[in-house]
Amino acid sequence: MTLSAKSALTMDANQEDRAKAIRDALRDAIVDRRLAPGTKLSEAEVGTLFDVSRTVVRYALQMLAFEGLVHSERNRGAFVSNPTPEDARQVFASRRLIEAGIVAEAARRLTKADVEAFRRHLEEEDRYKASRGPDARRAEIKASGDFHIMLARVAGNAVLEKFMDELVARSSLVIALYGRSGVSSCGHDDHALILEALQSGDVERATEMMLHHIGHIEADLDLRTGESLTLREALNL
Amino acid sequence: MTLSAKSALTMDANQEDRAKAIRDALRDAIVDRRLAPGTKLSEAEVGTLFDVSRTVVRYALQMLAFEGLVHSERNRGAFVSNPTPEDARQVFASRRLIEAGIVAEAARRLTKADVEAFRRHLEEEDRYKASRGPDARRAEIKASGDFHIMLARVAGNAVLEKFMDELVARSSLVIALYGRSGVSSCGHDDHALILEALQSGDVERATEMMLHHIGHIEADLDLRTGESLTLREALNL
DNA sequence: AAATAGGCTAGTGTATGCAATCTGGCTGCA
DNA sequence: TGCAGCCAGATTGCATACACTAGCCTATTT
Repeated sequence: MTLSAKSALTMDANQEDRAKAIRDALRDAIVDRRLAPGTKLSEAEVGTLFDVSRTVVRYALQMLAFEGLVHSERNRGAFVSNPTPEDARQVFASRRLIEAGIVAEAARRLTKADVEAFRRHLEEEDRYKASRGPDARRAEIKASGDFHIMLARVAGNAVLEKFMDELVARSSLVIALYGRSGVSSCGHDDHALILEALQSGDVERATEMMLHHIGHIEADLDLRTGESLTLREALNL
Repeated sequence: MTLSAKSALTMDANQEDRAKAIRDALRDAIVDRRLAPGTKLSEAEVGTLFDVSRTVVRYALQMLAFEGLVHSERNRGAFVSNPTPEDARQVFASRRLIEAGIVAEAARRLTKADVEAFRRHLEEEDRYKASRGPDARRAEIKASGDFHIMLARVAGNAVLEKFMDELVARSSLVIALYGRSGVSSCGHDDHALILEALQSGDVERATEMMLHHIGHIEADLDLRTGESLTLREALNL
């Protein structure tokens, strides 16, 4: 995949803080899998595409490096992260822990308005799932992650919300690398089941559903550790 | 507290990546409470102190902003964060969740070498606790946080370790702002009790101890939400 | 022919200059 | 006296210029 693949992206109108705009555009491209793991993000090239100087690009890349979406090597440049299977396991282990806590708190705080928002979101997810074509796939991936981020927001803890932003984005990278069946694994209508349990106030069941759901996603990954593992690390990360 | 208070800091020898060295120096100063919440971190001033250009300083400040230790306002500059009581609660709620998971995993992985390292660390903590003077207080604060970071490292999950780095640092800020009795709250020898439970392989008890410990720290805070709350927010954050 | 040394080029790291923005005080007017 | 508007100094945001490093290509030597 070449870098120009993201030229389709329009920078958000928000004229102020262009670094953030570029970061968001790049993150979307990475999460949407328009930028493959390992792709080099040249400062000059990105700068040209967005019509800003390297200074601003470097800021954006540093932010992405913090989120773990980009790997930065001194004097060599920045690359879309290429997580190892071990990284993948750690990301999902973290999600099990944190999302269990989020579900518990979200169950306590869930309002009718939240439920309504979730319903609309699930409908949107279903629409994308029913559609064909790469654009629908990308939208489905994004919407699927957004469900988890919405849940984090409902839980009302900004710290955990930030952590989840990072974990969801990194999960998408991991799935891009190691996923077998693509995104449809996030199907099973797990999200609907979680919402249902949350609505009924059954925290225990909601938690269990969430852990199952994460298990489903992880089960779809092919994380066998062949000798290609170290090779992959050596080559790119 | 004036910014020059950190001039006592020596930048780490590591010539490469000076931005990281500056970040670490500033973080230590913030966590040690040599830099009070709200202190302005002027790019030019920091640059002069460390003998680098503003470019490098900006990178360091951006990193600290990501960790939540610094609050950056467009066209106004960077300030040491001034967490609200609500921020404080969220930090501790996150710690309860994440450290419970860390304890469980650490219990499974704890080696004899780890235990030995913990013992040495506890002795060090005790030495600082017994000593007088502001330097010993600072060392005690840092060592107290390091215990939790060591634990995260033993758990072997790099993601959670990074989260804990951030949470421990932010906790120190919170304690600086809202702590009643200073650091000694982290006394109670809670750490020793946690280690003991871990050694005996009693995960449940270790988890309980950890939650109690975090409860102790949080109980020492004065988080009453007077009208000063919004005032504080308005003034500084 | 293979291996190594040396320079060449592309690209990153850092410093600096300029424009834009904010702060604080001053002046003029009501 | 109080307030609004404006000007000056200071500080940040961004772009550009220069310095340095890594990786590649070539040429020379064994």
